[in-house]
Amino acid sequence: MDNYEAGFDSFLKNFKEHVSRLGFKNSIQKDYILKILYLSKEHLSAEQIAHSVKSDYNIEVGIATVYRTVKFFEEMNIINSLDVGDGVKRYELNLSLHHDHMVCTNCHKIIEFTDELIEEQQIKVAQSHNFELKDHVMTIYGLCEDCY
Amino acid sequence: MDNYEAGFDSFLKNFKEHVSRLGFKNSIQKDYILKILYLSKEHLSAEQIAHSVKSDYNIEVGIATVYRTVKFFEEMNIINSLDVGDGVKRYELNLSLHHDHMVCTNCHKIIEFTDELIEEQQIKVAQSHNFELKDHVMTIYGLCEDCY
DNA sequence: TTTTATGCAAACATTTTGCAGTCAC
DNA sequence: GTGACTGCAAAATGTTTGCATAAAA
Repeated sequence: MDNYEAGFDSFLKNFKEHVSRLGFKNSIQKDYILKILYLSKEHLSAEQIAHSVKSDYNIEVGIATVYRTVKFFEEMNIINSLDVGDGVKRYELNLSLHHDHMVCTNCHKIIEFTDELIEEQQIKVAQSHNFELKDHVMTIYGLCEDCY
Repeated sequence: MDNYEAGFDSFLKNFKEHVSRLGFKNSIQKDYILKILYLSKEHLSAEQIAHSVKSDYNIEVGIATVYRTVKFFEEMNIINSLDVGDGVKRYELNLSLHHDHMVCTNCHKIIEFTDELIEEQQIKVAQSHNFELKDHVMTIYGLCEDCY
């Protein structure tokens, strides 16, 4: 087991305690959905999550459970959902610092980036409109270098 | 007729000529869908567009036609679609300068804004990743001053 | 035991498509 | 007249819900 996977184990342990403390119940399904999201660090749709849990760990998870679980995780504030514009929601863990996305309109690759200046400026813009910023999404559409 | 509506007439005339030149055909439906989007300057769903065309001009437009027409307009590059996160796409004319949105997570109000610094910085970020920027969407979520 | 979670299937909402008829050019 | 457009209804897609069963605490 490498460090990264070890990192997941302690993350999972903490999270499960948190779930218990709030009076919810843990389950294998939650564990593996979380693990897929943690290890893939990708932006996965509900369908992709269900498929990965099955193919990587041979655990069947109903699609309804995936939807209920990602909704639960969103309420727990540990994942974000992302809409690339194709009508399918994708989910990712929000462990890391906030980041934004560039989506290639040709190959649909997703590139993550962070930019301090943009982050700061967003805060200023929100303030100037008396708007209490809670979250934001910024997506740049275009062609990646491979598709250029 | 006020200036703004007069502005629409010349815009519509130009657009219809453009459509003809490209070998597509004009129709009352296209005209009125465009008019609703132009005059409302709002972010309307397909359903809302169909409803407005009917209530404002007493013209029936099938929902399928609305979807086909907004797709056509998107390909003509005169409208943008916007996803507020509720699974319903909304559309707006992109005549004006690019602008971004703040969405109130409580009352769902949409506030438009522009920020030069953010616009410029996006271009720089794209360049630094060898990404050819074509468009972008930035949405800030939070509470507006009324809901604060 | 009690309560929450799961899986299935049915329901739902939005969007897309096939087709026959209509309209623009 | 030809080809694109429309409206309808059916289909497809993505997501949610009801209910009986299973599992967690």
